[in-house]
Parts: sequence; structure tokens; C-alpha cells
Amino acid sequence: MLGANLRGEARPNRQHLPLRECSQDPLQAIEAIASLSSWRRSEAIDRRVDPHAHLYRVVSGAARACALRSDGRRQILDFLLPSDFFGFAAPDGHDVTVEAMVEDTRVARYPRARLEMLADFDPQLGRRLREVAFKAIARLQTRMLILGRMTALERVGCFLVEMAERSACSVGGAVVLPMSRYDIADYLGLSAETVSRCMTDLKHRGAIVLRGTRFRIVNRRALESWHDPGGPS
Amino acid sequence: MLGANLRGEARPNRQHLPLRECSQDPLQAIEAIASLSSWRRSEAIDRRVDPHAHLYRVVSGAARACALRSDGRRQILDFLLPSDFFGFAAPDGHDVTVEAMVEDTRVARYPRARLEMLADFDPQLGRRLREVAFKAIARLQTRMLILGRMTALERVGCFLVEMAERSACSVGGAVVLPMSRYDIADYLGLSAETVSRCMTDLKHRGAIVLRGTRFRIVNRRALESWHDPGGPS
DNA sequence: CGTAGTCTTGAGTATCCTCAACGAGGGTGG
DNA sequence: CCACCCTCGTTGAGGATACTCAAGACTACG
Repeated sequence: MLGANLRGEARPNRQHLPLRECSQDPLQAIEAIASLSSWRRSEAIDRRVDPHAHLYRVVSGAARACALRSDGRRQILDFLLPSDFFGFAAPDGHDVTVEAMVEDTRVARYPRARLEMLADFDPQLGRRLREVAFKAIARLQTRMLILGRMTALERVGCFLVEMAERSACSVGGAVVLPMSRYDIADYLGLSAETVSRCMTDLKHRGAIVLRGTRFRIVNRRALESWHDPGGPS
Repeated sequence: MLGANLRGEARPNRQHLPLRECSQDPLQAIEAIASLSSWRRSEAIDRRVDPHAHLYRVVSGAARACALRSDGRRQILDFLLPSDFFGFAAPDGHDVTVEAMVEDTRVARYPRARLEMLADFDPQLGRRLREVAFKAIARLQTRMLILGRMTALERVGCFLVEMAERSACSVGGAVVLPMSRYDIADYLGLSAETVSRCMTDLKHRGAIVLRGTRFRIVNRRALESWHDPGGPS
């Protein structure tokens, strides 16, 4: 299970292009079999998400995909924002729980079997589903670079850049983080205290402006290569 | 880009089931458009793999998918063994290089465009390609758990279990590691020295037998939960 | 038999974690 | 309206894990 961000892909405006159906995104065909549901903050969406039964998509709000271990350690596999898909697959031998992070998070549920049937008759839809999965793979690989070979400061910097890009509110640039420091910590493989320290550190360096749950990127180069003020070599 | 292991999936034996084509794995249809190539140890396969041009599959030998950074840090995204696919996607903003790890590693190359065309006319093939991608996602998520929230000893233990399962030589159980300690280190997000220390540690604990590049798992429970000799709680 | 690359082991250190205390909101109830 | 509680965020001190640097041992190969 894992999110695939679709923001930024060309999606024709339905109102202005009603004439030719083939110009629409084939993915819209799946809305016919969608069932919508709404969830409260901290609520588990469909308990343990079964990757064989449904594919999911966030409509509004935000969610986190968590893998919990018996000793209490938690890894957040992905943060899910509006238009992100999830429920493709689950790591072998581990349950994944998806929890809403904000009140009234709305989620669309697509039955797997019917989805595959639709794809059987619409090759374009089949292609789009593969594209979504491939994008998910690319994102996961980026995460692997972060978790494997980055310092705490770099991880937090990358995270802020990622959130700024995924949050559509590009104008002006004040981004709201819908998740707690603990969530960020479990996303980046750090402790919450370290996340907090890195945030204030980046603030003191003049890379970001931070006030509570809101932040704004001031100096993006300082975020991505903190150790070299002159920029990446 | 990333490997998806297909071992363990039901694949009918062609020699004994020649009658009904529908009983064969639809994936075999792609062999018609495959081009084979052979690579020497440490050679880069197709230089920088372009995920738009081809999909790849390891036929024999072994390879590593590396993401290199300008400051020298390296992350191995995946080890690729026979029957593994790779080249689905590449992490945003990073080049991925796939290098053969053993002499005469043979790789099949499938042109993307023709692959998608085949899938357009064979929905079963389209499904199978999605399945392969989903399996890749599941594997990547497992890796994320390892990189994010495991100690060095746990990482090495998980790695050995993974390699033992992926290497088909199940009988007796002596498994050959085709990669160096440095490769393992960059796969697990550790230093080569730490990998070495954990290996000898596991040997001293009686979890494995280790001689050079060969190892055998003696006590699997000790590998997966090293801190509790009585087994997982 | 020598060389080059890999593997192992040791010593010292840096990064990050743990434990702990304190402060800032936000909701609830008196 | 204010006190209270609870969660979350920040900051500090100390400690553990894993890294770096360095040297020596083993293996493969010429």
C-alpha cells in the first residue's frame, strides 16, 4: 500500500471538453464503481487495509499509512493527500493501517475485482493504473534514498520540500502540516525530538519560516544542501 | 526502477501443459519482443536506465540497482536476481545505474511501447504487469521498514533471510552471496564495517554458519529476533 | 609468490536516541 | 470566564549505536 500523487498531471477540465470522451483521463472511468466514505481524525480506515479487496484514493483531508510492530516501533510508509491512491500492496508479513489525520477525511473505495474487469475492456485504463503504480514505485525509491543515506537535517529538509510541492497551495507559500512531529519522525526514521531540533535549526539558518503547524520555505537551496552554503557542487 | 521477484508464483511447465494456451502465464507473451544482452562483472547495463524506453528482466547472474549522489554516497535500491524485473521507474531527480555483479549476467530488454501495445490487446498480460508492479511495491515497503526502524543487527539478519529465500538453492541451504560487504552496506544503509561486525556477531550467536562468501542459516529465529533468545514475544 | 581487492577487527568519535522537564495551545467542565 | 487537563512541541543532558579512520588478515588471481 502506498500513495501515488497525481497532482501535476494533465487532467482535462470536464466542463470545457465535453465533446470527445477520449480526451478525458481514462482514470475517471473508475469513479463509476467508487464508494465514498468519511472518517474522523485518528480513525483507522477499513481497519487493516486488505490489498486484495480494494484500491483506495483520498478525496479530501489527509491520512497516514502505518506499519506497526509488536514492540511498539512504527514506520509511516506514506502520507496520503487528496488525489493520492493507496492500497496497492502491503509489505510481506506486516499489517498496514491507514489512519485519517484530519477530521472528515473522505476516501473513495474501488473494488479490485471490478477495477480489473473495467481494465480488461478499457486498455487505456489498464495503462493508467500501471502508470499510477510506477509513480508509486518512483516515490518509494526516493524515500529509500532518504531513509538509507541522509542525515537528520537532510531528511527533514527533503520532507519539507516534498510537502511544499505536494500541497497545492503554491501561492505565497505558507504550507500547513497536517501531521504531528511524531508522525514526521516515524516517516523519516527519526525520533520526534530530533525532528523538532532540525526544524528549529533550519529556522535559525534562515531556510524556513516556522510558526506552529505552518511553515514557509525561504531558502530552498539551504534546505537541500545544508552543509554547503554556496549550493550543491 | 526496482526488482520484482517472481519466484514462487505458479508457473506451469511448458513441456507438460502444451494443450491449452490459456493455462500459461500471460507474461510469457512478452518474450516475443525481448532482446537479450550479456554483461561483464561491474559493467553498467544500458548506462543510465531510462524507465521510459525499456523494461528489463534478469535472466541469469545478478545485478545491483544503484543511486549515486554527487558527494559519493551510494544507495543500492535493489539486488536483482534471475527472473526479477527492473526499470519500472526511477526516483525523481536521481539517475539509477544497474550494474552486473557477476560475470556474464544476462538481461532481457523489453521495449516499453511494444509492451504496452501487447497489453492493449491482451488484458491478461496487462493484469500480470500490474501484479508485478504491485509486488515490487510490497517489496519496497518491506525495505522501508528495514531502513527506517531497524538496528544494524536486525538489518543484516533480515537481509540474510531475504537472500536465503530469494536464492532458489533451498536444499541443504548453503547460500552464496554474489555481492560484496560494501554492496550489502549500501543496500542496508550501513557501513561495510558494521555489516562485517554484525555478520561475525550472528556467527558467534550461532544464528548462521559463515565461510567467506557462503553462509547457511542455522537458527532463523535468532536472526529475526536477536534480542530475545526465547523467540519473539 | 606477490599483488590487489576484500574482509575483519580495533579505537575513538559523532550523530542521534532516550529520558526528563518545561511551555504552549485547545478543549472541557465548573 | 477561568481553572484544569491533555496532547503536542521544544529544549537540555547523558548515553548508545553506528561511523570513521586505520591496520592487519584472508582470498583470488596473475
